[in-house]
Amino acid sequence: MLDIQLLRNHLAAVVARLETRGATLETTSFLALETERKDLQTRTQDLQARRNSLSKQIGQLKARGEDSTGAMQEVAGLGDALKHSEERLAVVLEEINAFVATVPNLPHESVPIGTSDAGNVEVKRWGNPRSFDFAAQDHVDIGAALGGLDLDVAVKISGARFSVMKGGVARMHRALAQFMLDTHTGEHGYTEVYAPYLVNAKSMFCTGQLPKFEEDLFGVLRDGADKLYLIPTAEVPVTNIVRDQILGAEALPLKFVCHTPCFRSEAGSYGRDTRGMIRQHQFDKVELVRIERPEDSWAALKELTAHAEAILELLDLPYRRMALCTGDMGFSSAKTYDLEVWLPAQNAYREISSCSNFEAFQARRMQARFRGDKGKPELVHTLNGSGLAVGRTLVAVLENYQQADGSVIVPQALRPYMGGLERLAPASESRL
RNA sequence: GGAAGCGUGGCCGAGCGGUUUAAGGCACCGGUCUUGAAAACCGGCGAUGGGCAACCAUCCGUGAGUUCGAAUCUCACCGCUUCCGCCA
Repeated sequence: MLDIQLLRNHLAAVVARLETRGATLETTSFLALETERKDLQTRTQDLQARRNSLSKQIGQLKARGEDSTGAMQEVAGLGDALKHSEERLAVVLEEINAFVATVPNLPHESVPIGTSDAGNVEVKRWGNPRSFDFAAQDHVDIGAALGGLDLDVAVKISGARFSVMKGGVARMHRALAQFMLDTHTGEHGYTEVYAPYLVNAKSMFCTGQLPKFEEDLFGVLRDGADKLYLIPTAEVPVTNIVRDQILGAEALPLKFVCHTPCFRSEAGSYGRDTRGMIRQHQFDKVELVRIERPEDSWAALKELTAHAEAILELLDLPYRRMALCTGDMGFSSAKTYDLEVWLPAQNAYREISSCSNFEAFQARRMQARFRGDKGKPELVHTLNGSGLAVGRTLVAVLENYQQADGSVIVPQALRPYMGGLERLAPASESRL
């Protein structure tokens, strides 16, 4: 959420900045609401002040045993006007809040201007895509040959966009998550977190998924209880850890890593990436979350992105880093780097991580603050990034490490997590 | 699932219809003292919003209600604790 003061005092500048990301603000209705709010607020407060002082007089008169009917009559006359004014003010404030809650974050000044992913800028490239002396297969065929990936049976069990893994492939999927967690906790200083996969609407609001993107979520209804939502990313429960808190300055930064399944309805992406495990309703992800002092958040974004890149480098997977343009960034983000891994079968780089600085946007929704040097509570900055999407990392390993005979070499870094296994081979699959 | 109790500022905790302008303590900040620190003493110290200065309003889990006036009384909901039952 943007600071309401920014909208009140610098509306034109905010509008211009948001236009770069394709967002249009309904300024006319906002300004009308603000005018009414200002008027109602002063009127309400004047009436309240009058009521309070009269009520105090009544108390004092009664304590002295004097007559208080005059004051009683005057305050009775206030009643209707005050009630009316308070109720209308509550409605207007609610409408203003609802409006502000739908306004996306301002892009940082360093974000390239653009209207779609075509405007994203490559800022780094690492590794050399391998050249194959045979026809490279995609992960669906590789996985099927290994007997380790069955998308048809997943359709039977759940429907499209789910997968069933078995044997060595399932084990590699698990190994990848363990490897990522160990690297981030052991090498990068993150604290491992286990968090709920079902969260309430408030949590979804605070990180920015609600109210605008309900259609992207899976909801769970229960008799007589509030609706819960399946998390689309661990960002939601982990960032909400600091909701409604005033942290000591010495507590910062907080660095969390959390491995969870993620659930996305993928509404609006019909027909995209229908083949294989690239776009699923359920996928695992290891997420990095950081709570920072405002002055440290930009350095933290660089560091967090490098931590995600370290996983790709340890797995020796070629990738590039993209600075997302204004038109391609998520609702809550001030700046985002996407990491894209090389997929031989697609002959393309595909997103495998997204690292963002939200500045105070989520913190303001959450009322997540710390007590800084000035002694006053200040909003923290929040960041997160995938470190990495586990399913897509598995896809990348299968495709980049495939051999002519249909086997897949296990990356060195993963072998300790797979009992020293060096290769996934079709013939050996049943014994795993 | 049953019973009882409890939700007050960063933390602990008093207050149970009108000198509450929310006591007191801890923590924190400033000062005195000290070579320095600690202790002691003195002073300051909640959040949000409106004017942006004085000041005013709102906030005691959330929401309704009673009242001239609610942290305080009523109702509903949420959460926590303890005991019993059930359970991985």
